[in-house]
Amino acid sequence: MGKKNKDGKKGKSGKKKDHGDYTLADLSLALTQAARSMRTVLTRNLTASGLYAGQDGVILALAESDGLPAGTLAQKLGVKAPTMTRTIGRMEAQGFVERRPDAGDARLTKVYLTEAGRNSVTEITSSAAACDELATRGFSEKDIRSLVRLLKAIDGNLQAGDHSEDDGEF
Amino acid sequence: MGKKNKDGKKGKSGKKKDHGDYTLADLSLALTQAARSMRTVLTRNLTASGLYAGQDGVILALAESDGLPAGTLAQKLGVKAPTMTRTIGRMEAQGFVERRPDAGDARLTKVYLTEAGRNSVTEITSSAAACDELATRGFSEKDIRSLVRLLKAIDGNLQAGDHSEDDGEF
DNA sequence: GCTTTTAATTAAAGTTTTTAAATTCGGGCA
DNA sequence: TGCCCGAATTTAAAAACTTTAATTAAAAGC
Repeated sequence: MGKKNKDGKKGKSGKKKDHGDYTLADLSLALTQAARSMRTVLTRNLTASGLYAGQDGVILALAESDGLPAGTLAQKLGVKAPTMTRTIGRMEAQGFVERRPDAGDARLTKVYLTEAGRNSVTEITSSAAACDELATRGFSEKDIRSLVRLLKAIDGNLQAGDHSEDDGEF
Repeated sequence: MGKKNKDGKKGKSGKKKDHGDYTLADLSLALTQAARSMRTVLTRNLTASGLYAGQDGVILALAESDGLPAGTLAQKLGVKAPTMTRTIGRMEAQGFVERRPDAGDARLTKVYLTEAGRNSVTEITSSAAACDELATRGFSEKDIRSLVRLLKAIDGNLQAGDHSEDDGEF
């Protein structure tokens, strides 16, 4: 662990941040912390709508394309099927979504927004927007585009590596 | 990429900036997804060490400055005190850390790394490094520095806004 | 028609998180 | 000295999110 940082920053000199000093080693921590803070704020914003963080993604996905099967939702949101089942179950109990079997393929359970669900879209969008704006206070347009681009790239890299751990092609 | 626009957006009122690429609206989702993927991969990498994601931060914090009080750890990691208590409890049961009352102030419970805890530091560091490298595959140095800088800024913005929502002074 | 694969759910197990209440100790004040 | 308040931790209670493994139901294939 000697490779921490070239200049021991033990000297806790207040909140002085040497600018370009960040290294790769700071990434996972920074990402984790940022995401946690984001979730905390988003949760509080969403509480007013009666939603929990994590459910917003489902609503937004359905708002864009209603009637998705549970499996597709799980894949889109990056969670496993049972997780999605639980989430949908909770949201159904809360009255935001509704399950209906597919007419063509009875194995499929499609998920639809209810009236309440559709109404919540606006609130979610603005909650997320408020959160995003707070988070990016002082950012330039370029910063934001760059950030989102990099985050998506990270997600892609990680998911690719996640599936093909010992599958060394590509 | 721009999967968003097929039919004009919700026509919401307020600040709308339709940019070609990613917009602010993609941020919370992108951040959430990236963080989730990161945690998934990190969890798997860490499992070999017998740790769970979330515990790594405690170990690293102690590696940098052993014997921190529980409250300080909670603050550093961005969680509430009871959460830290549980985490520390689990980690103590797993043998990674040890609680010892402070000699001077008996109200303080200081947390120390055990031998096993110290040994795990290397593994954690390399797990995180592997994860970071996978995540940033194809990134330039500049990308990484920029990313970490922006993530830290986000965290700062969110925490600042979180505390001073209606209570603006320090 | 029987077998395999796909989709969703249920079961079982753990972690993380929060708020509110309870405990313990240190220090100030009468 | 003794009492009460404040700080730090822990306990308690409550929820949510995850995952893997096993189960059920139904479509597809042989």
